[in-house]
Parts: sequence; structure tokens; C-alpha cells
Amino acid sequence: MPRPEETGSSPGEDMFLIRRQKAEKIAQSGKSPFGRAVSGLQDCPSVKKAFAALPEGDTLKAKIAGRLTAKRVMGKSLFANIKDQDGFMQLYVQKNVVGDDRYEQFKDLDIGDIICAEGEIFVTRTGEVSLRVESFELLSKALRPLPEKWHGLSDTEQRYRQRYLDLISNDEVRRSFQLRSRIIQEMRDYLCKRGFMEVETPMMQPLAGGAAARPFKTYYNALNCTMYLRIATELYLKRLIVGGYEKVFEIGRNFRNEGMDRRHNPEFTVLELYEAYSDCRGMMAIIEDMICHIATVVFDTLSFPRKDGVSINLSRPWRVVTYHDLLREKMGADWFELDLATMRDKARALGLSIPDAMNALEITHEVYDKTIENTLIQPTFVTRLPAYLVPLAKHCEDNPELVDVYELIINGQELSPGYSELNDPIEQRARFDEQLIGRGDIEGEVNRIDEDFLTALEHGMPPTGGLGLGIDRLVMLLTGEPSIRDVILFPQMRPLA
RNA sequence: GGGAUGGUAGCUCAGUCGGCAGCAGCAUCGCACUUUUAAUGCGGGGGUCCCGGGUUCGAGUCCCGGCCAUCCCA
Repeated sequence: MPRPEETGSSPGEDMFLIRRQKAEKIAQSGKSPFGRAVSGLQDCPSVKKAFAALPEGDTLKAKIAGRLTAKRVMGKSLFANIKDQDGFMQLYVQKNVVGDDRYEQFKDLDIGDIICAEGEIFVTRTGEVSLRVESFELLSKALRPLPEKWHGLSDTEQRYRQRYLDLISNDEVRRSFQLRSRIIQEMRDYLCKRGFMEVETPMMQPLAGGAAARPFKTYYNALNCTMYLRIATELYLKRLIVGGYEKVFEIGRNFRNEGMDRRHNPEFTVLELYEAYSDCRGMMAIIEDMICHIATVVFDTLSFPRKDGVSINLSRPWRVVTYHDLLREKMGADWFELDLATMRDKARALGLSIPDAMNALEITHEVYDKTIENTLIQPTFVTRLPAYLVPLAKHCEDNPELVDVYELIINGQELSPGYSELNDPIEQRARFDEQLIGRGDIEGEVNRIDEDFLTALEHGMPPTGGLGLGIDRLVMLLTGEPSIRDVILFPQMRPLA
């Protein structure tokens, strides 16, 4: 076994080769550099907690495992840090305790190696709770070096492509994803405790319905037909309401074949929930209560500061305002009485690009979309939207041109839509037809009407409230992460050639 | 899709006016060191400067094309 040259590594020899040689040396000594399960392990935080609670004079032994993150060799003794899932422990290794051979073997360990160690817990002169190593075992050799200890890994591309390195070296990243997990867990818990049943509906669908978005297309050999990845769960969940379940929800992935940016990933996680005999107002009550519940339980606060210092306050009640009132606020009380040409001029005066072909509804929505929505920082339910925007919702009792829905905006972003669901199959068919005509055939066969869904409605669906919630965006809001890529473990990246 | 910025050692980064790539920090290798914690001291090794063209005596640097990423805009 050629040891690394006494004078340093020879030309062409890199850290990978040096470490491989170390691993081979260990293998030749009869031990495996990639070990097997160990039992009786404790985690670092509980060991520290137990030690702190120890009566005066008592001693404590512990066995812990983790990744070696630092090594400070000082002749015949050395200090090392190991890190486990939620904490770390300093190790103190002394030559006269472990013996000459074992001491040399510990010195030979590299940062990144995964080891377990056993010994007594004590406090060093400088006050660090430490484990005096009596025995240790290499559990897995790290053949590649970790990112630098002080600056960590900051290259965004590498952080996303090799997320495991990001998680190892950036504790706040690790924490964000633990919070994401807890947020979803609390959501599930909240809904189940209120009698909602969690269900799973198809991700591969012959028609991708329930939203207006371009789907991913795939091919199912056995059925010899084209399938689409779902863009929404809506139409299948409503079939379940027809089937007699009264409270259902699904938390799962939707896929949209569109661009990616700070707020969009092609696959994203959504909650959809339906409750029979409820409506839009019922949904507003649930979403407000559920988000506040999660915030309180997971974060113990209703106030969430953004990086620019603006704070988002989730205290109830949240503002409720109609779409029309927002537009009158922005564009003047007479906005909806204006003739088309004046509307166009006023919209263009805001710097919007308004093609001559746009009608009054479209101009109005352009104004809302570009100049109003992003100014709604504090939680706001925008209600009574124009019917043409929402083909799956019931119209308002007092106005057939508006639908009985809310759009919850927080931090200038759409976070959750909620509807009084359209349960009239005749009207539903008419709305679908209208939508097809309106949009043309740019998305091809995907725009076919989901006849099977309409058949389900024709069997009778109770009046129903439904809502959706963008979970990635909720996590962004609550963790203060400005990019969706920082709340998705493996965001979509262009494959390297 | 448009604009801006970036890609140099395993990681974090310098690199001036175009002149052999930096006594750089961490990591790594060797020596010393039994309470350190970004350990310390001394001494080594390590480079496809993202890729491909061009200008030039000479390109990490300037020009053109491409790839990847980040941010902003649509």
C-alpha cells in the first residue's frame, strides 16, 4: 500500500485518491471503511441535555454517531467535532486513553467521515461539553472533501444540484426544510382533526383539467395512448364529493409545463380541499384559521418579517375586499362606467401595454394583475371575481357576471383560491364551451372538455366549497425564503451535458 | 423571450493596463505540539482560468459564438 509520499502528494494525486488509499489501507487491516448498523446510539442534543441535568458528582457515558466536521490535532491529544441530525458534540481523544494505534487511526480520519464514538461526557477548561473518547469506529469513509468549514457552500447552482452538500454545510437550509415538513404535518393534522379525509387522485390523466396551464405530456404503452401529468386535482376531488365523501383533501404535486423563476417550479405542491354543503365563506374561514394555526404552532408568532424589513401580519380578521372595489380604489369610482377607449387610455397611462383588441374585462384584469395584486402585502381576500376568469365556480346570487370566490393574496402573491363550487352541470358545460372559444386551440387536444367529469356532475353534486393552497409559497412566506428553489429540496435544473 | 451579472485549486475568493496564474484563506500532505474550538508554528503538493472560435509576438483579461447559473423585466 503506497502511503502518500512523506514529502506531500505526488503530481496528479488529488484528495480523492489520497482518501481512497486510506480506505484501502483500512480494508487491508481487516476492517471495512464502510461499516454496518450500530445500536445503542444517542443523539447529541439529548446527551447534552441529560448531562446538564446530571446531579453533582455523577458521571455520564454516551455513544453517539455523526459526521466529522472538524479536527484539531495537538500532539498526543486531539479535539474533533461530530455533527448529527440536530446537533453536534466535541470529542476529546487522548493517546494514553485509546492507545497508540487507535490514536494514529483517529488522526488518519478525514473531515466528512462518519464515525461513532463512546465515552464519558465532561466539560473542558473552556466550558465545552465534550465526550472523552474511549472507543470509536469508522462507519463510512468520505472519499470526497466537504465544502469549506468557514464560508460553507454558497454557489447557488452547486447548492441545488448537490443539495446534500448544502444540507451538510448550511444549517439554516437544513432548518428551512425541517420547517417545511412540520408545516405540512400540522396542515394534515389540522384537517384530519376536523373530519377531512386525505385521498389520492391520479397524477397521470387522459385530460389535464381543473386549471388553465400547459401540461407535461407522456405516453402510456400498455394503453397505447397519450397521458398528461396533472395540472390540478380539482376535477377528481369533486368526483369524490359526488361519490358521497363530504370532506376530502389531497396534498400533492401538480405539474405545469411552463417557465421557472423565483416563484415557479414546474412541479409544485398544492393542497386542495372540498367540503360538501359549504361555500366560499366556509373556505375563507378554514384557510384563515388553518394558516394562523400553523403559524402559531410551528412558529409561535403571527408576524413574519421579510428580508427588506416589511413585516407580514397574519392577525385576524383578514381584509376582505371585492375585485370591483379594489379597481375603483385604484382607477376611480367611475372605472366600470367608462367607455372602452377611455379605459384603454387610463390603463396605458399606468405604463401597461394594452393591445387594441383587449375588451373591458381584459383591460380591467390587466390593471388588477399588474398594478394591484402585487401591492397587497397583508393578507387580503379578494372576492367576487369576473366569471370569465373562473369557469369552475358558482356565480354570485345577485350578479351572474361575477363568481362567488375568493383569491387570498399575501405578500403580493396569490396564495390560495377558494370557490363556491359550480354544481350545475348544464352551466358547467356552457362555461367550458365559452372557455374553449375564448382561448382557442393553442394548447391542442388538452383543451377537450372532460365529459367524464360532466357526467359525474350530472349525477348530482351537493353545494360544495373548495379551496387550493400553494404549499411552496406558504413555506416561502413563513420561512422568509425569497425563492421557491429554497423551499424545494431538488428544484428543477437543466441537466448538465 | 429581453436585459444585467457571474463561471479561476476540493470550497471561499483575488487577479491592476493584455505580459510566466495567487508567498491568498480554508481543506489536503509532512514535521512539532495532551483542554482546543476558524487551534497554532514551520515546510510541501494541488489549475481544462466553463466550452469553441477570433484579434495579438503574447489572452484568465479584448472580440464573436455557445453552455450553465443568479437577479431583474415580459
